[in-house]
Amino acid sequence: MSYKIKSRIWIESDKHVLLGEGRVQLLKAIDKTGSLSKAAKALNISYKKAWNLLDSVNKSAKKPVTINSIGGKGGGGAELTDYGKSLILAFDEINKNCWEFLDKQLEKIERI
Amino acid sequence: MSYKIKSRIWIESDKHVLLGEGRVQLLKAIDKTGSLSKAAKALNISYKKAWNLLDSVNKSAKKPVTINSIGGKGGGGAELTDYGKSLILAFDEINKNCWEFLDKQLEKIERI
DNA sequence: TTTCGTTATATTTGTAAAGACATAACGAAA
DNA sequence: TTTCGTTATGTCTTTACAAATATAACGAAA
Repeated sequence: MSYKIKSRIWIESDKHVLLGEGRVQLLKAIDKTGSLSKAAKALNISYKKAWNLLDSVNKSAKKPVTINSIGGKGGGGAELTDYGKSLILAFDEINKNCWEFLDKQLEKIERI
Repeated sequence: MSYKIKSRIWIESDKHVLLGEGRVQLLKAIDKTGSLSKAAKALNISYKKAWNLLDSVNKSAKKPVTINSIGGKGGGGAELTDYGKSLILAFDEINKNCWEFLDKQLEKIERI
């Protein structure tokens, strides 16, 4: 049969997107590199796009997801808060569970 | 807390989208009205957009989802095959189950 | 064989999102 | 107080996608 069920999940807060796959990817890259600009380069997106995404995340979240610092010798940087780290862990787990759930549902299509 | 988990699911066949929410909505409107042009009007989308969607659906599906007829007194029309009707029923059920599943997962976010 | 409301298809136009580019602001360390 | 690599922000350009417009093809019934 070879039909496949695909899905996208995201978390909203007050009608605004808090987390989706792209945002989680960005947060992981920030965690790995220690800065927003390096994360943008790693993901091959413009700094501006990355900044807009991160700004949107922090504006939608109930608590700060990253701590951003400007200036200083190295120029500053960005790092995830414990809250941010917990969020991406939870998102990943839910996403994985969703895939498994949908895989099981596929047989309903295959029976047709 | 008021975070919400949202989702979009779709069925692919060989890398092409077969069914998503918009396509299911269109197929339902065809079933109700008996024609593609009437369905497009009901959904307030252009006939061309509707035709492209339906064409894509029928090209991706293993068996015809609609039977389209040109010409004749009334001008022809379109109607769902039994296969098409079964597909949208299955899609709706899976989608509903997915929502319920994700609602349960939400507590993992709220615990943070 | 004319009429009619469809399906089918091409072409042009408009618009919103993405991308490119430029630059100001910052502040710890040297 | 100068330097440096960041964060922060504005503006212009491009591009992809949606929308609008136009028209051909069809064929059963009158």
